[in-house]
Amino acid sequence: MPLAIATWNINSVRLRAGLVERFLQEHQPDILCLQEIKCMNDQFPAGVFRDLGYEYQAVHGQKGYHGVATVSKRPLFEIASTDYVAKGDTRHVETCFSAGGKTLRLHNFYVPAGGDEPDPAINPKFDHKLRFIDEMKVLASVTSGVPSILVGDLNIAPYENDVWSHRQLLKIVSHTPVETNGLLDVLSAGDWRDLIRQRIPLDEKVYTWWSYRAKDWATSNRGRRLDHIWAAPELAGKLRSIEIVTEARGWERASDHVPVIARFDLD
DNA sequence: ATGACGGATCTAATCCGA
Repeated sequence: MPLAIATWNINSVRLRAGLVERFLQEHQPDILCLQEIKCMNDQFPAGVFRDLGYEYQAVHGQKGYHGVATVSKRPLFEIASTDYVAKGDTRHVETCFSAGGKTLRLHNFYVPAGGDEPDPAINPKFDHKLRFIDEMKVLASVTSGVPSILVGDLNIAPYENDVWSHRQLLKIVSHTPVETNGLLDVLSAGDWRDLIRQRIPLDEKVYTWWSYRAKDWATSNRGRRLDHIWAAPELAGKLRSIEIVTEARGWERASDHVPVIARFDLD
């Protein structure tokens, strides 16, 4: 059985525990990384995951906003939860686990959205986002011989075909050049591989998020690729498949993000 | 034509998301 790792911005894990259950039953990833759980640790529906076999859980929540959790069927050990930009937000959790006879590191990120105005001088949220990305540039895809995987809602669509209209979104937060260049710097500085783009060519549109505000998300199809799975080169070489679970956007009371799954030839 | 929505919160109006 290949190792399968999934990421999903769930936009309230309590409200959508039933959708997570459906996703896990249908797709059976070994590990699921959630963002925007929007609850405190003691409110996390741990039993729902435990009953499905995801007994290893690294949960970093806070009241009302943000929050990340990594749940796993195989033994998972928490290493750290780094407070990027020292804001006190819960936007990162780092774990490790064994696969293919090796230890692997797994970063689960929820990068700040950045507000509306793409100018750090007048918008503190955008400033926060840029500083957050800047601090991510020290993340190497291999540290002390341990290959890493980095997943999450990075809230940036780096390439032209990661958005429905490159031209119309150039001044919209998530696709401005300072953000897309910053994210690509994180990617290259750490020698990461963008696994979705390793499988889907740059001239093809790919989205993982569709706004709630469209009348019909599927018809208007104005999406963005905000959710990512990156890996060290040696893991990228073992990638078997990438799956974007687009149909989850059409589920009852869906999240505005859909799950992304990477499967590796490792066990 | 990027908000027309949706979630959380000291339940009513406000903040936040992207």
